[in-house]
Amino acid sequence: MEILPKEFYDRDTRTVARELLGCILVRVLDGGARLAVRITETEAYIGRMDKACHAYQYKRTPRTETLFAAPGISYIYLIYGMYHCLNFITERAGEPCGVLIRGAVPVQNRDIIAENRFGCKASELSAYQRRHFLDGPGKLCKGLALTRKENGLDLTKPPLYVCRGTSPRPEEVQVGKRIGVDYAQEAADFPWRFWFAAETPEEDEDDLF
DNA sequence: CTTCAGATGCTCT
DNA sequence: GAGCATCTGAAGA
Repeated sequence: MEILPKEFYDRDTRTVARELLGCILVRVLDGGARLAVRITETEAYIGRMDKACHAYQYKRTPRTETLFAAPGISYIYLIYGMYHCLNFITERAGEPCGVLIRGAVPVQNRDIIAENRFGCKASELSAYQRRHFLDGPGKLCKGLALTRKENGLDLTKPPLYVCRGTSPRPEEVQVGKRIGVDYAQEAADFPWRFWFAAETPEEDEDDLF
């Protein structure tokens, strides 16, 4: 399946965020196992004008340095002392922009993802756990074993890459305010969150990624 | 279903 | 020292 090229990310961040819906995020573990999820929820962050962005007005600190990197790089940071958030860098190098990956559903190696996330096999999950498998940025990183060690990776090759997937139909896509940025004044109301409803499959899909 | 408190450590002032 | 792009379990309705 086609890996999204660098050029995919070198566009308006909101466009990238919307088009990432349905795409397949692949995480290759050190042991070689390939975990794959379908992206269902994203948010855009645009530093030059967005008070919710870590690099608002091009603010450069050790943490935000990755946001200034080339499009198609991972940006992963620690939040609330115990969770991680995964972003993809967008727009040309020097523009501190990215897309936060807020949610996904597992499509491959569900047992390993379930082990990372809940400490048990996928078949042992409750209906509630299955419904909330990876529906949050911290949950996604936990399930895919992503930490700051994976910050700054090239998203066009292993161990972390993204493939074109089946996009939701336009009428399935929901748009709204971003989550958890109430402090950001006018930017708190920017409709830069995109998502669609996707059922968690009962079984792994075919090994195409 | 809902609200709510607590966890926990890094980042920047 | 304050705040944070979050999550969980417990308790209530």
